[in-house]
Amino acid sequence: MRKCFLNIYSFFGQEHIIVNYNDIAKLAKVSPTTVSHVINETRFVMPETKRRVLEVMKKLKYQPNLLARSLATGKTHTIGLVISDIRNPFYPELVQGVEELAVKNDYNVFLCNTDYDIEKGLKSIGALIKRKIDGIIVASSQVDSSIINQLMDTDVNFVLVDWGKRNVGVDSLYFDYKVGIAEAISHLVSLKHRNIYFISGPKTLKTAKTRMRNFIDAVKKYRDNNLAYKILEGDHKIEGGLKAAQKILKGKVLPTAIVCSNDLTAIGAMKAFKAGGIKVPDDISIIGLDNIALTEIVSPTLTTIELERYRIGKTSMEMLLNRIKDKKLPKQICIFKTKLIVRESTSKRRQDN
Amino acid sequence: MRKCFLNIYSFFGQEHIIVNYNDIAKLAKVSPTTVSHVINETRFVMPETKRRVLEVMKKLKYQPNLLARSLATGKTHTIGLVISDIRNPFYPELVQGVEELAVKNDYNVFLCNTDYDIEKGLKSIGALIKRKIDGIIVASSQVDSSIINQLMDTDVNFVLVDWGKRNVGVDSLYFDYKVGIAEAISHLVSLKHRNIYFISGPKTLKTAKTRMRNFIDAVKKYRDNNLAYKILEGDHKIEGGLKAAQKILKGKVLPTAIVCSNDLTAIGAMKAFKAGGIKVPDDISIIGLDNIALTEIVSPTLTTIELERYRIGKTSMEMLLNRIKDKKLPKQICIFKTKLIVRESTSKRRQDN
DNA sequence: ATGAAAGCGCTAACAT
DNA sequence: ATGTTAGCGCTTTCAT
Repeated sequence: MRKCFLNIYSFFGQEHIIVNYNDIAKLAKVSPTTVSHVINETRFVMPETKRRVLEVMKKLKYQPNLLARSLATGKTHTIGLVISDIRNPFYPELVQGVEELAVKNDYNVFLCNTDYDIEKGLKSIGALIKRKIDGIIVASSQVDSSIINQLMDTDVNFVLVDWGKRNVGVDSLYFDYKVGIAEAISHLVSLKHRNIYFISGPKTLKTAKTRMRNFIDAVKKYRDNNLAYKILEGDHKIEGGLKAAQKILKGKVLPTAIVCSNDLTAIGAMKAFKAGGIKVPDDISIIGLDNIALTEIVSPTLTTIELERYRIGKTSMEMLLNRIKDKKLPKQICIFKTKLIVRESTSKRRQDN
Repeated sequence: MRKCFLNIYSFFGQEHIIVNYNDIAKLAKVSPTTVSHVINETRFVMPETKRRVLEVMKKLKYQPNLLARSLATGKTHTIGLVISDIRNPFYPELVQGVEELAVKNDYNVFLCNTDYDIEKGLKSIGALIKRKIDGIIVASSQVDSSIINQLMDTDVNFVLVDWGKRNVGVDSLYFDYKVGIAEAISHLVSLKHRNIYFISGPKTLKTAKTRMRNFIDAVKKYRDNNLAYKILEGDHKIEGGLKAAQKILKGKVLPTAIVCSNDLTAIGAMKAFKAGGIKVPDDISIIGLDNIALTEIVSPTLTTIELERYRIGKTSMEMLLNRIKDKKLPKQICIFKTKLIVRESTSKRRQDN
């Protein structure tokens, strides 16, 4: 099946023919070894020889076969990025952060969408490993122990992003929701709010649990101030926020402020309140979490807690590169502070409220 | 550097060692060929032999090396997806469509973000080709002839998505904006609008040009009805819509309706009008294009022209798979009709307007 | 300063 | 029904 006889090549310049080291070597009257060294600049080659080789390469429009190189070197310059759902506004910026730095370092990125399905995630990671990727970034919120096990089992390099648990045994990055949420509560308290609800995310999501726990912790600090709170369940989608807000509307006493586990939830809630004739922020203040682009578009614009998604993506790639460079490096943890961004959806509690 | 001596393996079961056909073959007392045939089910193997091989594979936790397989077979089961900007709401659904079908067919996807930079696009495509991907889907709106040339030069399989021009020589998919835009104009005309502006996208974008041309064509059909129109320039971002609308606000006569080259532009325009005390749709009707998720969230919800992005992604993968299966297949073109989705941002022209 | 040759892990044509 | 062997295109050790 090998196709290229040089004479044929020059004959049918149009035909598409795969050129390899041997072809170059013959035409340049050197050995394949020298071709390799010219390409990789991995040992001295006489300028004149080098010139000849480069010339032939250009003439034949030589394209190195990275598969072969990878097979020989054991490095693919390829990484895998596992996420749950590219349609979730959480991901695009993270993906961009990863891809950008990857390309800068001549890596290519396999993107795997798990679609919130652990089985699919396991399968994808399996495929990546068989493709001998140099490392994997798992930013799928659904990471569960079966995935960690799979990663540990093979000794592939990997980095975990915003995984619910904190595990010192692996390279990982996470958002410190605590700071941002504490700021949010403090902000609301300073605006005289004393009855604050929280609309949570789906129970199955580790990060959602973390967010909720941090809310509760933050609120409890103000016990002396008579701060009351209540938790409702959402689903991290608009729908869930809407429904939760409708439930709230049916209650006898309305809270004066609501913190939501993510922005979509908050936006859903705002929608419900608008429909119910409750004004945001006049009647009720709302705070989201994520700072997705939407928050600046809705009206009123949404006060929210910022997550630096681009940065966490970029940094996760950085960590992975370090890990690839040196397997023995001590495991690292990188924490990203979150911070409150005040916009229009929060204001001072009305006197009569 | 080869690492696995079976005795050592069994000794240090913990160590991470790469198992290959030879290891399996020895332990199972067969030839590597048979191992290959067991794995690929590519010729008959005695049930008993097969059992032994499979058993050993399981014991050694064998993972096939797809790089080696690819090098031997000339197929990688890998494709490249080139887009401009994953943060652009146009892309996530398309990516999902591609990835989903790819994974179903045991392909993995290299994602390349060109960041609207032709150089970066060329570099990415070059890398993909060197990685011997089986095909490329180019859905980067910035496709220009240098990219086409690069693709044609190597005889890589590729598919073009929503490329501005229509080229019969290559597999391609595009949206037929004409239908949707015609529906939009017809909708506005039936609502008695007779002065319609268009806020376009950036001049450099081929698809933006197409959208504009289609607008003009549609409007011209109503010349008899005294339909006036005007074109303003935007940038396909919120900012551009906002600025264009501000410019409109300064004009003596306001249009009664505006069609925008994309949804973000429309949302920017709505923002500007809201700020300027002009009510949508009471004072002015607005129509977007893309039908991104946002259109249902803003208020008023945005009348827009739907593009089936998930479907075009999925279909492009389908076309690529067909092309990979059969290089000789006649080139295909697939057109996706667009259609108007009426929401709250359009209404009947006020009498006094 | 350059070459020969073995090897990366797999496949597949050609035996037997 | 299974094995032998020669690649795939590249790297790298060891010679010279």
